[in-house]
Amino acid sequence: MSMGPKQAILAEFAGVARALGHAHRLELLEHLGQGERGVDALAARVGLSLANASQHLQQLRRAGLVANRRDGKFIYYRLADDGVTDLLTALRRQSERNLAEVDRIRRGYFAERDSFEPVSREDLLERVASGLVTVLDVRPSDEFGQGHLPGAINIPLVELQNRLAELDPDREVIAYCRGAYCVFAFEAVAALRAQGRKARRLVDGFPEWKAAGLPLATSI
Amino acid sequence: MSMGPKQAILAEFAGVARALGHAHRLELLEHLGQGERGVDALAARVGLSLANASQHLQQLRRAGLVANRRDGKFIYYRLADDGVTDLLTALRRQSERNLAEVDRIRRGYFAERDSFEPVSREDLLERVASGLVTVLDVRPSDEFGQGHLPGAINIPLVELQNRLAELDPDREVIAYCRGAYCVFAFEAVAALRAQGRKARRLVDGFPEWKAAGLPLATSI
DNA sequence: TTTACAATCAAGTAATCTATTGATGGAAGT
DNA sequence: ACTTCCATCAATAGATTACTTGATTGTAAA
Repeated sequence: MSMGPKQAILAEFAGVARALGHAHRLELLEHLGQGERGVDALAARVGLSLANASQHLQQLRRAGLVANRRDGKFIYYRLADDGVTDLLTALRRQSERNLAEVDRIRRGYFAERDSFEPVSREDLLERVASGLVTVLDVRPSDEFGQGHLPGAINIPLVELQNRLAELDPDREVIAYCRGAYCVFAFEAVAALRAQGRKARRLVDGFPEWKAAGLPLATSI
Repeated sequence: MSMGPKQAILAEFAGVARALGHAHRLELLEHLGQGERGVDALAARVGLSLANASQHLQQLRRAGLVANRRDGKFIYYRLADDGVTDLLTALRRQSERNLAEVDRIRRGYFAERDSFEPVSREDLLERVASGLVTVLDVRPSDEFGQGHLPGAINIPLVELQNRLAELDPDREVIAYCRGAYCVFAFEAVAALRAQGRKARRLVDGFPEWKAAGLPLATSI
């Protein structure tokens, strides 16, 4: 079948879209949005066999969505650029708009944990500037170390109960984690409210913040 | 395999991405970006059998990307909302960034036809306001009738040679058509330059203009 | 060189997707 | 009621994709 120029270009676009067309690959991309990762670590986090994860990652690489480098025995993958996060955000926006299914799932699992409105990135910047809030990163420490919001303190969710003393009880907490559907931030807000603290959730997570070109901090 | 909430949501997103993962469906969406169309008309334009086009359209509908309505014997499809165009634009951006292949194809077919920079939407608005340019829509008349840029005149590409008299020779022409990869605008600019006219091309096309929320005109 | 380990490759099976064909449903006109 | 036409549905064969298993490559350390 001979294709015209437009068909050939559209076929390329379709290839990129198909690379996004699998839940495992989207989850891999979400993790890569936090920073560079080895294949083994990714496979473990997403719950895939090593070979399977490797093949999914190569599919993403062929589509130009991720890049990799070798360091000794290990091969580290990363997002090709911030535009990938933008594309993922656009996909999420459109999907949410039209799929009642997404809403149903969200309500089922997240209802009652989110009675207050999430905080936008702009709101967060304002509140930080006015010094009224504590920004709390509840991701695992290694992800925090690779990059986080400026001024954020890191208490991984599992340690939150034991480290409440580190949070000033008079300041509202704004929690964030990996992205709009990362459960950690929901759980953290619920836990803090159960302690009588004021707590809200950033509307999305670290990758979106980074892609928006807002300032970052690292601690490695 | 039992899935957590995040996996279920990601599976929905992946479904939307997969709906974009076929060149024929992307081409259908491009045509729908011009306005409402019947199944038969779409099938003819994209070069698909009726049954095949119908099934692709239903896949797009299941993904929430298009909607349809019945009018007598005919069923008309349309984009679900302007967000779809935004998602397509995001897909195009990311794909272009990373796929050298796209560039290679573009150069092969479009080189030498595009020696001057295309005009951005903002530039076009400024130039129209200053009254210095003629905006030329080279799409077929029915597409023009369903919506076009304000002040644009419509001369379908095939009629351009015979209707040159309608264009003021002292004003620069800015041509546009269906989108960034629609050949009509390239061809029109080439034809006009061959006549010694000043002509440039809008950077993308009608759907992107509409999705950007810029003013529109209709003539039906 | 040998060993160990990270990651990829290769092959096979099961599942899914595409396009064609012919049949069915739904609406308008005769 | 009958016919016509638009569109969808149903069934099929062929192609593509996903995941597993076991072998292979590349690098570092013993």
